[in-house]
Formats: sequence, structure tokens, C-alpha cells
Amino acid sequence: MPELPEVETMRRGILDAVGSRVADVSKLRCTRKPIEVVPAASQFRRRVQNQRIARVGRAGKRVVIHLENDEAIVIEPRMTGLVLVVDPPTREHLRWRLDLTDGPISQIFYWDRRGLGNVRLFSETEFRQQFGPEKLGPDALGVTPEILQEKLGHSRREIKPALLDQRAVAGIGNLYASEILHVAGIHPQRLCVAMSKRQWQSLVAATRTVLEEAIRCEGSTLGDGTYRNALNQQGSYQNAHRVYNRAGQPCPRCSGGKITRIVQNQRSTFFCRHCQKRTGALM
DNA sequence: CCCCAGTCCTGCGGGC
DNA sequence: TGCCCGCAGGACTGGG
Repeated sequence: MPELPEVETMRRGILDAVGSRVADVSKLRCTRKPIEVVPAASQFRRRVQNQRIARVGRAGKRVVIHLENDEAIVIEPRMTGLVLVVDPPTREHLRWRLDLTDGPISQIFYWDRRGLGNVRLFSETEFRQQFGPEKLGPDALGVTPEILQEKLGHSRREIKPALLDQRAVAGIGNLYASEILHVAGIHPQRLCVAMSKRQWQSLVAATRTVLEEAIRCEGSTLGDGTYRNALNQQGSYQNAHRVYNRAGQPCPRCSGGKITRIVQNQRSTFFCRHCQKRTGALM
């Protein structure tokens, strides 16, 4: 689930680690299948030990811990991963730990119930290759209508699945794609190639509105309660959801229509047939 | 090249 | 009550 707002919240949750020094790193033995940690323990430790944390960044839906020696620790939480500075929800799914000295944060934990996430270390060159513009589109908070239209405007895909394409724009996942399209007043099955310039503008404006609001709420903690910030506290944006997981409920904008659920590329999409028209009327 | 279905994994909830 | 199956959707792979 973690998408841009949740990962950005994780990033902000470990910002105080900047300036601290890495004392040690451990892949933790948990009862389940271990997550992917690359490289293996001895090399990982050799490359990070005693290095100061220069900066904490984000690459799409990944948290990036940049070290003074230009190595970058990339944490990719995928579905159920959490970056924590306090004790995790359960000992059982604790997967990885970074021990720090010389600062207010003494440990950064990676906890992951399903274990689909990973932690990888990259040199500066590798990092640029892995997360450069070839592999990852512009960040969803910084993308412009012109760039998005240039990347997707000729595609015959439907807009909602296209928004999940991280090469087009980085950070949007299944939940926020529905929320963004509702705010923009665009039908999720609208073909990219059929979108007007004005609709690309609405889409980009809605993206900023939704993601910034969600960051202020520290993300969405859904029913299973999995997602938490670095202090293991719930987000609150789920209370502001307009359409996601609200099939059958009245549309918060037009209150005339009920929210509909459809499936696109095996993923749920939620929208209002009344104020998100397949053709015609823009917002 | 472009796009989609299948895959990884665990926990939860619906149906019987 | 308990069991089983389907579903949740990050990103990657293989194939049409």
C-alpha cells in the first residue's frame, strides 16, 4: 500500500538521523522467509559502517538513505513494509535494522508483514542508473501537465492504469490514482490519447492537491491497520477518502451518484459515474 | 515497443 | 465453529 504520501511520511520520520553515524547493520532472522537484502551482510556492513548519513531522500515509493561516501541505502516497502524508529508492531516480521550513533535516533527498523519489500545498497553510479529518468518518471509532486502529456498523451491505455506506470510519473499507486481522478473529474477508463490539454492540467493539479493533503494527514491507514508512520502511529487520510473502498456510498462531490467499483488490469478502481464522465465535460 | 497477465507473500473476511 | 478460497496491490518477468 505505501504510496508517495506514506513513503514521504516515512522519510520525514527518519530525517533526524541526518548527521548520525552508522554503527552497524543487521538483516534480522525472522521466522518467515527472509526479505531481499543486497549485498550480503559482510559487504553491506563494510560499505556503510562508520559512515555519516548525509541526506534522507525518496525515489518514488522508496526511502533513500544517502551516506557521506556516496553509497545509498534504498528501502522499498512494497505492500506492507514500514520504516520505524520505535519498536515494531510485532517482533515476528522485523526484517532489518540500522544501528546509529551520534544523534537522536539510535535505530532504524524495517518491518514487513508480507515480506515483499527489499533493502538494497547502491553506489552513486548504480543509484543513478536504477532510479534515473530512464527507470523512474518525474516525482508526482513535481510533474508538470506538459511532461505528463508528453509521456502518456499518445498512449491508447486507459488513464487510471497509466497513472500507475512509474516510468511515466513516480509515486502514484492504486489508492491515490482513484482519489486523484475523482478530484480531477476524469473517468478512469478515459483513453490517454483522448485527454485534452485542459484535462492533463486538471489531472496534475488534482495530483498535487490529493498527495499534499495526504502527506499532511501522514498517509492512509486502511482497515487492516498495517500502515504506520516512523513512530508506529496511524495516518488519517483514510477519513478523507472520496472514493477509495467506498463502493455503494454517495459521491461526496455531487451526492447524486453512488461510488462504483470496477476492475482495470486486475486492480480495483473506484469512481463516480455522475461527475467523472467518460467523454465531454471537464471539471 | 507496448501492454498485460502472472508471480512473489501474508492476513483477513466471506461463504458454506 | 472452522476451513478454504479469494482478495489486497507494490514491482518485476515473460510473452503475445
